[in-house]
Amino acid sequence: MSGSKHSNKTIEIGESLKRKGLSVTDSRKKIMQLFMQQKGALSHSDIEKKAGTAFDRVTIYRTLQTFLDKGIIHAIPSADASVRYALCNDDCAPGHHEHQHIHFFCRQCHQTFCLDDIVTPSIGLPRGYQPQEVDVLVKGVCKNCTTAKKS
Amino acid sequence: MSGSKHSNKTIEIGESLKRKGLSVTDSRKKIMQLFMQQKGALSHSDIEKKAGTAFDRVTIYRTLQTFLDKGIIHAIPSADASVRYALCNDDCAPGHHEHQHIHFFCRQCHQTFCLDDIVTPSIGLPRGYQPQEVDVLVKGVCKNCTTAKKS
DNA sequence: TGGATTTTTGCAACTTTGTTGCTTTTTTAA
DNA sequence: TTAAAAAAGCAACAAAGTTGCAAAAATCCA
Repeated sequence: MSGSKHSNKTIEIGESLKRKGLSVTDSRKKIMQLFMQQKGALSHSDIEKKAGTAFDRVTIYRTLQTFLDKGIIHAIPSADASVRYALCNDDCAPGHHEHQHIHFFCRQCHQTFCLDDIVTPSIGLPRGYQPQEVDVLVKGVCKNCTTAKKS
Repeated sequence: MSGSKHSNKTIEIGESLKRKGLSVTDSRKKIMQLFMQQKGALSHSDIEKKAGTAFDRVTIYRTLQTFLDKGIIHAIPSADASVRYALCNDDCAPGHHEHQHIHFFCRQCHQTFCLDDIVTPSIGLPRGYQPQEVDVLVKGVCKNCTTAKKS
């Protein structure tokens, strides 16, 4: 075990924030870290719970908006009025997200995952409709929960 | 023009509510009518605006929930924290929706449409993931707005 | 048809979620 | 180190959604 376990990660995170043209602050580092150590997507209230009382609610809203604007995270549609966010692994530029992957919502653990390897299909539309972006949300049971059931 | 223009429709709506096992009330008739005369999907606040002060906000929430439960309407996912609803044209039973169509969100008029003829594609998932439902949301410019631009 | 029973509505109060303006604090860059 | 710029915190508010309960309406059946 190294004595500089966390400072290593912190430096990485700080660097990656700078590279995106953002100033490095405690809340941004913390929220970025939460996304990185999280397998699934996070909602605003997830972050609020995980971050404890460390930050003001408003700061979290503003940080999420900033991350969205800079192409660091993307919003995942849902039908239950709670928007979730996840890190962009693709090449997202400020103001323009470029995602081809699909999202999976697990009805058992209620987590949302980006399936980065599954490419969104092309959809044939009726005459007159001009597509710009395709979001696919699959609901079912995720890998973890399927495995857990068996054992 | 017939003198019984609306009573005709009202009877139809009442009948269809009864067929679903629901008692017929003013708010249910009105909200059902709004969905029927609407091309796109409706959010809670859309309904609130269209219905004016006729009904309590809570009644609208409860009516939407009832319609969802009975398979009369379905919820459409979105990434902007406002859930929209549309009539089910498919064979939806209480407690079980069966939709194969995709949804189209127009970035110009901000309406959401069900494209009933476009079937959701089958998605190949990684080993372990069990799909139960697929939602496809395409964003772009709809038929109406494309046409309107040209003229 | 009339009245008892069941269901739905309206109201009030409350929780959660999201927004805005302004002041103080922190970060950045010279 | 310090001035300028950016972000955080705070307060106050707006919007969205929920719950319990009493009044009103719809349904059912004699």
